[in-house]
Amino acid sequence: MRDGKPAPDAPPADTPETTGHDTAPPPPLLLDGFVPYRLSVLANVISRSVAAIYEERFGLTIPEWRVMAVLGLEDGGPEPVSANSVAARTAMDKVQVSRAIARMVQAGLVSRDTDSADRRRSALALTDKGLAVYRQIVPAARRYEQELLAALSPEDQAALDRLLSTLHAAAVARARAQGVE
Amino acid sequence: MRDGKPAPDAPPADTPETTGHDTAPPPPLLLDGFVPYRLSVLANVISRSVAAIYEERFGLTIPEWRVMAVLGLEDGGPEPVSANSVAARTAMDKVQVSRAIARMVQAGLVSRDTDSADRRRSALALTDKGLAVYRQIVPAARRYEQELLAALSPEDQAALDRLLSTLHAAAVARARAQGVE
DNA sequence: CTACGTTAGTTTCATTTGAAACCACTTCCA
DNA sequence: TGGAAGTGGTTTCAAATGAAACTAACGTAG
Repeated sequence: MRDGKPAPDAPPADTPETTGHDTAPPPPLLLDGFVPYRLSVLANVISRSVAAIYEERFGLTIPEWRVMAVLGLEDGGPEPVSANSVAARTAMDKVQVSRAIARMVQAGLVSRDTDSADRRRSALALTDKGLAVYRQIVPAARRYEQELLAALSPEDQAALDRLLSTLHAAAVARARAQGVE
Repeated sequence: MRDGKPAPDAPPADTPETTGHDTAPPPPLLLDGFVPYRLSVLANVISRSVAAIYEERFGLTIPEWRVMAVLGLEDGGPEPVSANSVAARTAMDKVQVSRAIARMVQAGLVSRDTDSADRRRSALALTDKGLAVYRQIVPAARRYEQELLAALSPEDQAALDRLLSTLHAAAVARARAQGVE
């Protein structure tokens, strides 16, 4: 149940740190009821499962899978895909992307040419081998997701969708305000 | 949006990897609609914010904060707290816990004695200094959580609570079945 | 056309992380 | 007693990560 939200502004008793000598102990905090902790644990469990699938069945890490997801999506489009645009679509920074791509090029899953229009940029694409992996991994990913979501009613699945979006927006806004880039 | 959820059981066309030579391209996957990805990104954004608070205001990392949360909770109880029991309550492994405790002992926040009943075990507790930090950090943590949850209606907060629990149970069950310990 | 500021991407280096090896102690059982 | 075998916790070593430095190419202002 957790404490039933007592109006947005917290009661004064909940913020004792204003007076350094006030020894009133704050109500202790149960980690298991703390949303950031729960989210972190949940995301970790799921990431491990997903990572295990990608790793053992396709030899890919999660960053690599993300790169693949973007390249597979863009496949056939006329616009050459740069590492930067991959980074923008994956919430990874350019170093992570660079490393993931390097491994995938090495493994023959991704082709990298210099974009002729701008020679700083690389033009990335899945190779045939990469595409073959992509065509297997996408259904595997969907299947895992479905297995997980099967624990939820359709309404709850919709609710989850909404909540994730709302929370993400709120968290990003809060982080910005806080100066965490 | 997203592909309009086509009944819990996926259509056969969605699992083509059974025939290696089937070249029918699977529908591409939008990372932004993929729950494991979204959860991971969300948890990361929040973790960064929380970590920034703990770090700049209290000089603590997240593992350290978790240790503190457990010790603060147990404070005054007659049972001496061992590193192992901390690990059990924090979803961290014993190495992480060991390192977090080492830093906190170093910083004078935690006292560590050998449990006289079992000299392998350590008896951990917050020092006065640690307790003082605890009493400030708990309200700060609560406040952050409240700011985040303020983006949700009370009903949505309740829904979130439920969904996190259900998903966690499902993910853990699935991971076990998969052999990811 | 040349010089400065910017962007794309990689590399380097220090730190963090994880797995396995490792001590110290306890427990089980002959 | 006196070993195995097991548990609590730390350490070691290798691999992953992140931040900042760096190279190369572009755009633009003189």
